[in-house]
Amino acid sequence: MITRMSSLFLRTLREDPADAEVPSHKLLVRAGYVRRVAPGGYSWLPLGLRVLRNIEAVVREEMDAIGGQEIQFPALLPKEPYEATGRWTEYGPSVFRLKDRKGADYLLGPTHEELFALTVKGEYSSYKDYPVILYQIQTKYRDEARPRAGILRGREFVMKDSYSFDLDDAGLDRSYALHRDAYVRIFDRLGLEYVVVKATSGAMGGSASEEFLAVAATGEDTYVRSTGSGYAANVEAVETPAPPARSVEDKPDAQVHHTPDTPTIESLVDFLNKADLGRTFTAADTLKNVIVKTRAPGAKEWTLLGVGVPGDREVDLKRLEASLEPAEVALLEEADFAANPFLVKGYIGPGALQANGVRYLVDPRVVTGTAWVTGADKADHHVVDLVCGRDFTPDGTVEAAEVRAGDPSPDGQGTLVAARGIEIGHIFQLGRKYTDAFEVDALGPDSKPIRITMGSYGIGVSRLVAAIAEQHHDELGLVWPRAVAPADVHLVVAGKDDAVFEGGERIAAQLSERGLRVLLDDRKATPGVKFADAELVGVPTIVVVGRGLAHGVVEVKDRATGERTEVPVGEVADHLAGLTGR
RNA sequence: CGGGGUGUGGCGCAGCUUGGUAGCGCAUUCGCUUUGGGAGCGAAGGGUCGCAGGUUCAAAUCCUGUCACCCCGACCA
Repeated sequence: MITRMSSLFLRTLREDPADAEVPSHKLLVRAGYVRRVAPGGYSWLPLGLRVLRNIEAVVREEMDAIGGQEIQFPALLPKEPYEATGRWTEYGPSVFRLKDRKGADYLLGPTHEELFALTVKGEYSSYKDYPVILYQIQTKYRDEARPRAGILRGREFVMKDSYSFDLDDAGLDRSYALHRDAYVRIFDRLGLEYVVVKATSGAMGGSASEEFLAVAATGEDTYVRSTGSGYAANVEAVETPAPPARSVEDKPDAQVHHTPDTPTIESLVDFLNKADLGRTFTAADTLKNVIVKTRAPGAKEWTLLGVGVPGDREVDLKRLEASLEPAEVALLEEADFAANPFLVKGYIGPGALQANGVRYLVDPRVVTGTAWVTGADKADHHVVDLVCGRDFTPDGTVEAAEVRAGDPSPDGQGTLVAARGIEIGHIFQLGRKYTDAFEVDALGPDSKPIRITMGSYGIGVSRLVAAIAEQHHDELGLVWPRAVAPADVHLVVAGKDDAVFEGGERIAAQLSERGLRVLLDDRKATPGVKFADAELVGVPTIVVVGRGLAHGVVEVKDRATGERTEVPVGEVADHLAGLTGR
C-alpha cells in the first residue's frame, strides 16, 4: 500500500502546541496524529488512527489466542443494571449521565461488568457452557475531574475490557493467569518497557489484582519495587509490615507534659529534646493523628475518622482513600472543628477520639506495646509513653502513611525504591460481586445452581498510543516500534528532477508489491522539510531517493539509531522486506 | 473542588503598565529564483481582540461581571 504525502490529510506543526506538557502530547499533535476537540476529547487523524488500529490488532490477536470472543455493547446504557450493583451511586460524579426525551436515566459506559454479567446470564445456563471469556474494544466515557496530558487521560478513550466467567476459584485462577500471560505478550509485542505490580481493585471491587505500568517519568502512578526480591506494587497497594506485639508491662506510665507552642511534629520533637526527659526523641516516636471525614457512597452524612500514623510520615491521601474504598474521604474544614470542640487542632490524641465515639484507625506499625508521644487533647499539651494496648486501643489498622524509598520491602527482602508509571492494563479477580447482584448461575451436574465467578481485565488501548510515544521518541520526533508504526517505510523523494520522482514512485511500487506499507513523500517541498517531517512522524525506516539514484543507490536510514546504509536500487525491496520482516 | 495562569487570523506569540491606524513568526495563495537538512525575494488573502455591560470623543488596552480553556493537587484504562 502506498500513501502519498501530497494528498495525505496531514499537517505537521513546527512548534509545540501551547497546552501540551508531556512529550507524547506535544509530538502526537505536532506530527498530526491527533487534534483536540474538547477537554479530554481528541480526534484521530489518519496517521493516529492507523497506530490506534495497529494496537487494537495486536490486542485482538492475543485475546483471540486465549480463547476470548469479541462482542460489543452500546456505549449508551440504561441505568438499571448499574443501580442493581450499586455503581450508579458508587461511581459518583465520574459517570456521564443523561436523560432521554421521556426523562429516563442513561449513562455512557465507564466500564461494562454489569452488561457482561447480564449477557452471560441471558445466554448460558449449564455448567457445560463454562468457562467463557468475552471481550470488547470499546469507547468508554468517564467524566474525569481533570483530563490531562492529551491522550493519556481523556474523558473518552478506547479500552479493551474482557471478562472471564468460571465455575470455581480454580477456574478463575486459570482465566486470570491466561490474561496475565496474554498481557505480557501484548505489551512485549508493542515494544513497551513495563512492570507488573500489585494493585488495589478500585471501584470495580474484587480481590487479587495487578496493574501493568509502562515505565515513564510522566506517569501518574507511583510504584515501588524491592531491591532484594521481585516484589513490586503500586504505592496504594503497599502493605506495611507490622512489627511483633510487645509486652505492655515494662513500660513507664503515660505522662502528660506541658508543651507550649508545639502544634507541629517538628516543634514538638525539638521541645522534648530540650526538656531533659532523659532520652532523645525523633519524629518517628510521635503519633500524628489526622482527622478526616468519610462518606459511604450515596450517603448524605459525613462521619469523622481518626487516622494515626508515625509522626515522621505524611498521610498519603491516595493510600488512605484506596484503603477506605468505596467511601469518599475529605479533609476537615474549619466548620467541622467548630462543630466538634473536642478536636484540639495540633493536639489531638486517641483519648478524645475514643471518648467521643470517633472511629480510630492506626498505621500497622502501631502495635500493642509500642509507646508514643501524642496529643493530650488540650492545647499545648502532649502525652509521653502512651502505650498501645494499655492506654488506648485502636479500632483497627489502616494503610494511610506515605510509602518511602528505603522502606523495608513487605516481603521482608530488600528495601523499596520508587518510580513512576502509566497504567496501561489492570487485571483482577472480581469474584462474585456482579454475579451475586444478577444471580448468574449455571446448573451443575447435580442439578444444583453454581454461582459463577468473574474476572475483569482492562487495557487502555488509546492510552497505549500515548504510552508508547512517551517511551519511543527523541528530540526530533516520534520513533515507533514496528508493530504499531503507521507505515513500514517512509520514502522521501529528495530532489526536483522528474527522474528522481519517477524513481521514487517506482521503488514505492516495488515495496508495496512486497507487502510493505509505504508512506511516500512526493510533495514538492525542499529536502530539509521532508527529512524533518519524516523524523517527526517516526516511521522506523526512512528511505531517501535522491542524488544517489544517478549511480543506482538509495539511502536506507534507521530512525531509531540514525544509521544510514546505501543500498543498490535493485536490492532495496529485498533489503527492506528483510528489515521489516514482511 | 482548592491553588496558579491564559483567552488577540489555522498554529505559536507581541501589543495592555501610559486608551488613538491590530502587529510579528509559522502556515496558506500567486510570481520569479531555489532544491540533500525546516529556502530567498516580491506580492496577497485571512482577526466581531472569549462574551456581556460600563467609563470615554475614542477601549484589545481602564472598570464590573461572566464564560471558557490550560497547568499543579484529590479520581482512573
